[in-house]
Parts: sequence; structure tokens; C-alpha cells
Amino acid sequence: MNFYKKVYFITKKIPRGKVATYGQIASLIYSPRAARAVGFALRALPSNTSCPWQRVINSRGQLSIVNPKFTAKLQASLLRKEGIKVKKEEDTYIVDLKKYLFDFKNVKPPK
DNA sequence: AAGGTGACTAACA
DNA sequence: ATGTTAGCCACCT
Repeated sequence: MNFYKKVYFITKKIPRGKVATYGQIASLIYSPRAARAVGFALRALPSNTSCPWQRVINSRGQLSIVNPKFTAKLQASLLRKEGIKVKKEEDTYIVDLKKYLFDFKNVKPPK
């Protein structure tokens, strides 16, 4: 399984109403320092993907997405639709990680 | 083959 | 608390 597929595999495990960070996902696929690459992988998703890309945010709880296909605004609306409170800040959106961060402890990593 | 670029982070100042 | 820095890794020239 290549890197991208692993990222998507893990991302699909995030339940509705929860979020995960790039770093968390990187750790689960045995590359604890590949957070940037995770973002790179998600960026490559097609606009009609079934992968819940909106549930992946950065370690500070911000929607750091910068992608013409998937804007932070769209991401915020999708998350709210799932029941997550997204706070609008100056030029970014913020999610309370303490409340919504998903715990992967029972998730098996991909092969 | 080698250098540049991010949807990142943890560690410092 | 806030801003900067230097690693990092997969991709793309």
C-alpha cells in the first residue's frame, strides 16, 4: 500500500463528528514526521471524493487548508453539518480539539 | 539526480 | 502568549 492510500485509509476511519490532525495520521502510518506529506496527499483528492478530508486539521485545531477545490469555508460548513462547532477567527476557522479530537487507539494501521 | 515546494510540527526566543 | 526556525517527507520539476 503506498503512502497516499495509507493516508486515505486512515482518514476514512475518522468517525462523523470527530476530527484528527495531520500529525496523528502520519504517526499511524509509521511516519511520525510526515505531517506535511499527509497534507500533500489530501490535496491530491478529487473534488468528488468520498474520503472525509474535512475531518483532518492541523495540530492547533485550525482549518489550514489552502486548496481551490476545497476551501476552508466549505470545510467549516461540512464540519458543522456533522455537529462540530467551528469558530470563525480573524482569517481562519478553529475547532476545539479537546472536544472533538478522535482517539485512534483502537484503529489498526494499514498494511 | 538534485533542489524546491507545501492542507505540518515541535522546539525555541 | 506570539512569532520564528529548522526538520520532515512525498512529489514535481
